[in-house]
Amino acid sequence: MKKNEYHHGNLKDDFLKIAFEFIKTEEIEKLTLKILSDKTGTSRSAIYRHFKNKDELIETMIVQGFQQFDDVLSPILLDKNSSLIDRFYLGGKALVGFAKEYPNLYRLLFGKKYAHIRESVVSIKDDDCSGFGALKKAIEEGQQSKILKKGDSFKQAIIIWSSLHGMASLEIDGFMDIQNMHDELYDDMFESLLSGIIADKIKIISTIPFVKNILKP
Amino acid sequence: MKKNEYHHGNLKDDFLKIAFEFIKTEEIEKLTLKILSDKTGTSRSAIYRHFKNKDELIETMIVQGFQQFDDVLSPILLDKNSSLIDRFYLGGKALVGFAKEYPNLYRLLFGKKYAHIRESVVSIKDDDCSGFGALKKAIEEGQQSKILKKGDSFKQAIIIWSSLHGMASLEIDGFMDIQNMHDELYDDMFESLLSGIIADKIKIISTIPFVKNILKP
DNA sequence: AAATTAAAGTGAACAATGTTAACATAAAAT
DNA sequence: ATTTTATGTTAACATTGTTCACTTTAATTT
Repeated sequence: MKKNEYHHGNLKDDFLKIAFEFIKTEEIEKLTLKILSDKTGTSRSAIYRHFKNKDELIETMIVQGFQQFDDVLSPILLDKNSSLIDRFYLGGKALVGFAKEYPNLYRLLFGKKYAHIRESVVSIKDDDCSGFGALKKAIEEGQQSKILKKGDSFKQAIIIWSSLHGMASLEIDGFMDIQNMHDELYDDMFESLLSGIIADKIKIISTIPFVKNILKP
Repeated sequence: MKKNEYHHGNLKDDFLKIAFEFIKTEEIEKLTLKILSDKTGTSRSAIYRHFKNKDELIETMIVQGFQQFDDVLSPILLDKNSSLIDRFYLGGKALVGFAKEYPNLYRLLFGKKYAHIRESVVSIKDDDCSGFGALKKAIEEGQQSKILKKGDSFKQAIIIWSSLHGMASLEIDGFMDIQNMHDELYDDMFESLLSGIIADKIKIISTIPFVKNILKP
């Protein structure tokens, strides 16, 4: 579908593809419009026919990025074939895993730099299919089936979310070198989080060895 | 000591003061060298007589910023007149409080953007008087006095730290609006963290009502 | 005290960045 | 076939960090 002529064909998509490709290895701060024009073989101002400005490009990336993120997280947290505890365990691991695999995208989505754009595009409070909404739903499900302690599911979701976000940030922002002990750390944190939210005297149903192992009297 | 003439007197300090003043209200990304020269009434290149480049200015800010941070955190965590549990409670609150009071400084210290500079200046692994080091020391003290479970104090410190960092980040990076319920959230998170680390069958000694209230059978 | 050297500040210039405006060309609509 | 619209180009602008040759003041040496 490529044309080596004046008109490019599908420049807008190409810009986005290249931008996402770029942040697989480089920080979003280093993404410049010139990089996009060079890689598409267009002029530096061609992009302005497709995006109002750089912020609008970023906005599109944020929207698509959250789709990717939610597509990873929600199915795990809402998987009806998996026990609730396993879903928590795997969901949390998926969140941190996503951050580690796509650190620059993760920062784009959850960092401060483009928060003003994210806010105009993403609404967390809606219990839609977002990753956070899925976590909250899973918690509510756990409360109804009496696996989890009663309580404000929003608050509980925040506490879990912030622990996961903190661990993810610590790993990808490089404040401390904990890459090599990631799995242990995650397991320990999961155990700690679980002990704070699980109802007493409940048998844990799990197919995951570590999860089975914890909290057995 | 001010001279309204060619030589300024103490430009270097003034640059730093103005920069710290600036990030009280504005993000570090918005700090430009022109702002500094304008506010000191000097030329745009004057700063290069005092700092090799902008990065070196940032480096100095990071060093001084960590001093401020550690000066807040370490005394609380190592206060011999306070019970261990209270020190954890107040220390964690101080960390999140610091982030909320100086969000731009907090991000400068712990964010990714200037991680390459931080790494060349701050070493976390040394158990010196750093905030993280103080937390680890406090944990070790708790293990020796059998208030806390035995375990890898570094790992335990990381888990606590990442929860606190996550909550702080969530608040200041604006991913979700939790400002109004901050105190509740912190208390809940503290309870959860404590339950994961405290030794069983230990009486809690505390002068803080909330702390006394939790974990009493 | 005078002369020299070092320190501190200036103004002009550079390249890179995001952005805009006037113009050019191809595709679509009439 | 002609006009309109979409898409791309080139040139220019202000802002940014930075460097360089120069000037002015302070410190040091003679």
